[in-house]
Amino acid sequence: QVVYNSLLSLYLDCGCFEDVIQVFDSMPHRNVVTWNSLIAGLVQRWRMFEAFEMFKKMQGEGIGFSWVTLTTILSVCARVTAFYSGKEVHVQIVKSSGKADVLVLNSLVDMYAKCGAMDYCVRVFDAMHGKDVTTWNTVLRGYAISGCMIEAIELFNEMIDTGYSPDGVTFIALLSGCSHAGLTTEGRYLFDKMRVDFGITPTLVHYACLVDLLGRAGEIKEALEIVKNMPMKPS
RNA sequence: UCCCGUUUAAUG
Repeated sequence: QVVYNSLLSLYLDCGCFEDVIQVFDSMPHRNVVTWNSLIAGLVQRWRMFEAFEMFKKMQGEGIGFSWVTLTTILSVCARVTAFYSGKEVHVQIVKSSGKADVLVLNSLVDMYAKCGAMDYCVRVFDAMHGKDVTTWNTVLRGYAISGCMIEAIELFNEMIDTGYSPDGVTFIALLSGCSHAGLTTEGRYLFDKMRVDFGITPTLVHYACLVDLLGRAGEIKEALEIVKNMPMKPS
């Protein structure tokens, strides 16, 4: 079984999806991992509707699901902002025995964030134990998407005070949020803080955020200077 | 350290 599942994921990585279906159909046994792999493959190719259909088919055939299944399906709900479907998955999590792992809860938090339901998002976040940096980043990004940069920065400070170390993704969320909210000074400040206080080397994406921030603020000359002086070639 | 899962710029 493991060998067949490995073969399937090999095909999934190779891109040829019709072959994937063929392998899937020809397998003697299909377990939860088999179905999870197929669904993840559909998501990678942005075939969200089919991914959801496969999940329903999986349930119809009595296969059941694992945390991995729900993590993937919640990411589908997040991408297509399917709030009500996402809430149904939330109910499934609550009804399930055993404690949900951090990845499925992160995915749940993200689903609510992407749907703009920050009240639900924060409720799950507050109740979570064993948060990791992704959990914080996800909620931060949610605030940024909703245009609530005061809350985002507040959460960032809380994150630091609680003893978590921000990473590169944390600052991508903050910088793009500042850019959209027109918080030019704050954005510039955070970019420097990232390097000086947290020792994070800016990547191309960070520079892109900074350039975007300055561009929107009308600081075209300064933005161009950044592009000329950054240590990698522009995209 | 042998199968599957979460957060990651802008534009359109």
